[in-house]
Amino acid sequence: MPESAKQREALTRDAIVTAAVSLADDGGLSALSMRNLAKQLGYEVMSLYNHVANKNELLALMADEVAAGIDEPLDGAQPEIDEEAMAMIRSVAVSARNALVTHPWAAPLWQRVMPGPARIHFMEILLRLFDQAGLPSDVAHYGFHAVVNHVVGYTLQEQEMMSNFDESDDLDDLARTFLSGVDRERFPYTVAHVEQHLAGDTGSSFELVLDLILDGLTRLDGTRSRDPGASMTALGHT
Amino acid sequence: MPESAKQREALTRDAIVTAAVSLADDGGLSALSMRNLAKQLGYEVMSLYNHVANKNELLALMADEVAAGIDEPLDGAQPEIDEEAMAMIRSVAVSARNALVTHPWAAPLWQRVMPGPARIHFMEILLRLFDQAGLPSDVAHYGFHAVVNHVVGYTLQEQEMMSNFDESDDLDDLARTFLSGVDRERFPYTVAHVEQHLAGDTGSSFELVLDLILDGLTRLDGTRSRDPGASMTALGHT
DNA sequence: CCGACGATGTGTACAGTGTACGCTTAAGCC
DNA sequence: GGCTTAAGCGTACACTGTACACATCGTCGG
Repeated sequence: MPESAKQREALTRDAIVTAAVSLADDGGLSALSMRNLAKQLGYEVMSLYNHVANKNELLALMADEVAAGIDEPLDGAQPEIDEEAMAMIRSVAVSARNALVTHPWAAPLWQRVMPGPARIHFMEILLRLFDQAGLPSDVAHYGFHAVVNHVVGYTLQEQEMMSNFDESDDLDDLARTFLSGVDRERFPYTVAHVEQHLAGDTGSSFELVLDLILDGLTRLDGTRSRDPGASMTALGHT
Repeated sequence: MPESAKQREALTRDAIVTAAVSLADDGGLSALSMRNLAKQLGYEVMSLYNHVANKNELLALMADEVAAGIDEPLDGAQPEIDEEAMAMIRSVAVSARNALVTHPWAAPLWQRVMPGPARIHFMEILLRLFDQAGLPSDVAHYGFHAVVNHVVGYTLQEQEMMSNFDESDDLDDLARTFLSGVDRERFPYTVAHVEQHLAGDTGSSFELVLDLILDGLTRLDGTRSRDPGASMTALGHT
């Protein structure tokens, strides 16, 4: 076999991951099958398994590849005041969000596979910033969860809507399809809500809610609520 | 064939959905195949397709079944003050969270399938409450998103961790496995964070973050803000 | 030089998935 | 009886991940 004539690249772990990412970028995760991937690379299916244990490991590597694309806030910078730390947290969150938006298939993966080195690095940066922001450690702990959850969850909801729903690639068409099936008499608020989306005057609620969370966290610093069960006190009365 | 002798129930849409739910409750979504489901019901695979268009429709029906399990806050009750409305929002959110916890497979579905009648009903209730809480309409709009996203996203992250990760069914074992692969020198904060989880002193951060969000929303209402909280402008938010 | 060896590529095969298609059987109605 | 319509079912197809055996290679010790 004159395989030397073939101009295919060497089959390495990195080449496989890169091809898988680009294959998922257009076509979504469902377009990524091992056979498909092998064909794209010019090899046969089982050759992939010499460099990747199984598809799950490949998916984990892909997720970490996305995590590696998150920008860090000025590498060695030490925030001097708490507000600076919070601002850096914000920028990291926005950057992570951007990474997930660029690769719509990544958000589902993010919560399904074990974090790789790049994502652990990202966690470390965020956790350190929370510590440097001067928050009490328990607030920092679930503040981290709140921010990460918002970044992943918000993007997930947004993207899965667009990509996984039936045939339409357009979000507006989708919303209209949804509206046409809803009883406008019985569900006026729902109809109004979706129409607000269609009107487009609800831009990036992502950053608004992010600020809401961050703002709430800094506020909890001073007036820390103690009993987690009866947290209605956090709503302001009593 | 003496199929009359078989004591199987009539094959109806509801029976199929119910069986599918219980099949997914133990064993997870991966245990739900059409063949499996048919066997459970005592029928053959293709018979299911007389009552359900395809597996996707079945999944949508299952998701809506879960949505139907969300409690409403005292059916006809009209909140008289804004704080009451917020409290009702909170209770609906907690109830929705409980429904998702009871059926761990539901959270992933929730964002993947079109909302059915029960979930639309749930959306309507929540949106009406946001309106009754006296929030400005834009705040109500993304407040709704913030709450729903938190409920689904938080549960999703929690559940997918437990169910989809490798072999261990125990979350502690999982965390320990994770820790053993992390460089404690390079990632001290990450290690500390996970160990906080292992120590178990981070109980239900779900409700804490929920209150954080709800509290932030009421504070954003200009008419009732009593605090010149300048932290948001300090964060550089335009 | 030569045989052994380990890494890599590949062909075949298997169990599993969703579901299209056509046949059979039963129920209701004229 | 004859017809229509719905429901159950058997077979078949395309597709998935991957286990396993085998072929081909470059390298190294003798």
